[in-house]
Amino acid sequence: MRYSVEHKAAVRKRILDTAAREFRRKGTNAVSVADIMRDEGLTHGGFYRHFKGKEALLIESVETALRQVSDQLRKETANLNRPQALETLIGFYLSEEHMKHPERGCAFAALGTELARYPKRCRGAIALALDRYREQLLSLMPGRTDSERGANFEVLFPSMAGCLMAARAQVDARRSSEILSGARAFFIRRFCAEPAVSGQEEA
Amino acid sequence: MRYSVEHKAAVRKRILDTAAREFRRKGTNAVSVADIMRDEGLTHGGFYRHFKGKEALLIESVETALRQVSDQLRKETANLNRPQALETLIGFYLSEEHMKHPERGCAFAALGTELARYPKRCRGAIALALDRYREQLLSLMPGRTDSERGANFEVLFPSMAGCLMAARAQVDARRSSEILSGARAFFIRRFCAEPAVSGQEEA
DNA sequence: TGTACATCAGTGAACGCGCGTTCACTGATGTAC
DNA sequence: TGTACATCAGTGAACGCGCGTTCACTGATGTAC
Repeated sequence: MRYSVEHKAAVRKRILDTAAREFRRKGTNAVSVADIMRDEGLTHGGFYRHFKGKEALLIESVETALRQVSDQLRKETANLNRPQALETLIGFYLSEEHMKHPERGCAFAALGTELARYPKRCRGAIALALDRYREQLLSLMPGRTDSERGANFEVLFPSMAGCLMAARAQVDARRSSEILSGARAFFIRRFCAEPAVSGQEEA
Repeated sequence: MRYSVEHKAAVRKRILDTAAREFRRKGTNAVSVADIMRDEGLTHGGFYRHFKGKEALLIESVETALRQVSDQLRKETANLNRPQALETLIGFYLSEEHMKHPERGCAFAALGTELARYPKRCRGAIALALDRYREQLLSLMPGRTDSERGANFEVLFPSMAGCLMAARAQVDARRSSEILSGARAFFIRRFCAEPAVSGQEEA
């Protein structure tokens, strides 16, 4: 072999990291296989030694991106107790930083509407990756059972993703910030102060 | 003139309606100018007698789509009192029907992540269209002042759009329905039962 | 009223371009002997 | 130890394709006289 096994694995990882970043930054259509390889100082032909095609790369990129973000969110909240952790998580997800840097952020908030339109064979893998994402963050959700925490996740995360998307769609920076801070206040109040899914706190 | 002024206006409107529908269905990249014209029984060349280019069409399509949806939502809630109207609106927005038919639904929920990446010259016009959308639906929002109602809109709508996007990304129909019904219950409880933005109900 | 002309929505070939993918090839290194 | 060969990551020309846009042209109808 010309290159060692470790070399190949390392190149593959770099391609994946670049793809995960660029897809989130520019969308999956605006980034070509050649663009990604050029970013690594390689040419497009070699790409097919690492991935079956662009579609396979996209699926792995989404998996990679979601893993990176759930790892980061877990790390940021690792030493905090439950309510603090959730408040911190919401603060991070709905931060100016996250709004300005989709390339390092949640893949669902960056690519959601186009992922929803991919053919079923892709969406299956993507849905699994989203399930793992939820699994990783489940312990940070409010609720007494996994089922309650799961239900909370599935309202909170899509909702926050929608608000982030709205903030990013704005042209006026002040409007973007208002959307973010309004959403932060809302979700912190609704998910940190009291259980969100079950209904018994309404007298 | 070969064709009457009314003819031209009618063709333009049909192009716009088709574009608004197909963009929402397939995304803006997956629909070509030729596709849209073919749908009208026309050829691609004539397109440029009606629009400056695809980008201009996209902007007008988003405006058209948002207007159609706000008109429909206003119509559906026209004869209802405030809390009923809001509950109905949330029920419509987070319905199975809306999930299954992005082509007739909210353009922000269908195209949000790609709209957020368009060049600024587009996003300006799109942001204005989103402002008009909000304006049209403001009276249905909870709150005592327009500012409160506006703040509620800017949490509620992006959040619902995110949940719709999540439901559409799922492959399993039951999971999609659960996401929708969970979101419906949450938003109805949080926005219909009590003021959502101001904080004084927390004793 | 009839005739000549202007208008312009719509046609379809052509443009340059970038895409995803394929493939014959290169050449450094591991392996077999 | 040296030599011949196999491996395969990476190269870059080439493929077919579809895109947005341009443009010379058509031809039905409105307008001027």
